[in-house]
Amino acid sequence: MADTEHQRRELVEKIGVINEKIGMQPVAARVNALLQVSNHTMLTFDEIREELQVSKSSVSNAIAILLSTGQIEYFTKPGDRKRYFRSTMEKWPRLIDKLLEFAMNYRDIYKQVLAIRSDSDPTFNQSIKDLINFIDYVMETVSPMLREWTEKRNK
Amino acid sequence: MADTEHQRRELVEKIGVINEKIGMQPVAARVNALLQVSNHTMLTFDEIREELQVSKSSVSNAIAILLSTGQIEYFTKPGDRKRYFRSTMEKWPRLIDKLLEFAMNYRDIYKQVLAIRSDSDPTFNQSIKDLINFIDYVMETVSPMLREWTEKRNK
DNA sequence: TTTTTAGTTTAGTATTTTGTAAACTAAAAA
DNA sequence: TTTTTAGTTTACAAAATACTAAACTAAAAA
Repeated sequence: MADTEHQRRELVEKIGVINEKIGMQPVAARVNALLQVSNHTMLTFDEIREELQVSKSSVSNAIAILLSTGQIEYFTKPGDRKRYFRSTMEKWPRLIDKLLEFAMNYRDIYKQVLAIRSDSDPTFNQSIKDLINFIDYVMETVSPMLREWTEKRNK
Repeated sequence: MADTEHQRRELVEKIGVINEKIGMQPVAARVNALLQVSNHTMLTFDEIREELQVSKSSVSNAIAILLSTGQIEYFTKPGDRKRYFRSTMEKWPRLIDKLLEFAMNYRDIYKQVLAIRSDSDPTFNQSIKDLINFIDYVMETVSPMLREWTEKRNK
């Protein structure tokens, strides 16, 4: 178990890459990953900087982004000037919520597509209707599931 | 209803933007949108180029991408050199499938995170387990739903 | 009061992405 | 055989993104 550290770094890279795929900026993607993977749940600015080997401004910028999107938070300790950053992973239901919102966006847009299209290709139009219905069905199934999950966790 | 054409263009822009958000290149995003919104289900290279006001190489490139990802297809007419491009929207279940695959990726990665993390923060670890279970549950619910949908369509 | 700490902001550079014009190509038409 | 059509490829330009080093700042410590 000597090179767990190596595996940990690989995992940060891996999560970094998939975070980038969903539109996160590279350094932010890795800071977010690091705070999820590290055993020290709370890391300081300089620990992050040290681990990821990037500049102060990059860390500063990444932290600003992640704080503003609520993906990390920080705590302070009395008599200590540093901020201790922490992933808000526990709030993953909020991320799922955003995903569902995105799906609703898609749904609404395809409603508009349907409204504007003529009947020249009924099969095509029907498939759009199917997609809309599918999204509706997923929403109806997943939404309450998510709510239940959240409530269970909160009590 | 004189300026339906205007609305149609706005819709192409709107879909273009949300397509970009999921990682599609700008022109490809709009070509894809155009083929979904246009009443003429099939459009030629030059009609696309004309409508979107972009260069030949941009259209050529966008079409290559969309063909390779299976988001559009084309047909030819005997005695006509042009290709007629068409959205493969009807195959939206394949896109959902890819989404589910992506979710599985996430799930597997968080399994790895769990395996590498110590027990120093059990609450944090539990929330990762919750996420994994949630993804599993969604998979179990949505996957068969999707299969059913597809089978219904195919017969 | 001066210095140190913990960052933030600025100004500039490197890289990547997106797009264009124009040269090129292969097949069909004349 | 020559020309036209329907694109593709190449070579380059413009713009956006992602950094960095270094100057700066505000609060706490000495």
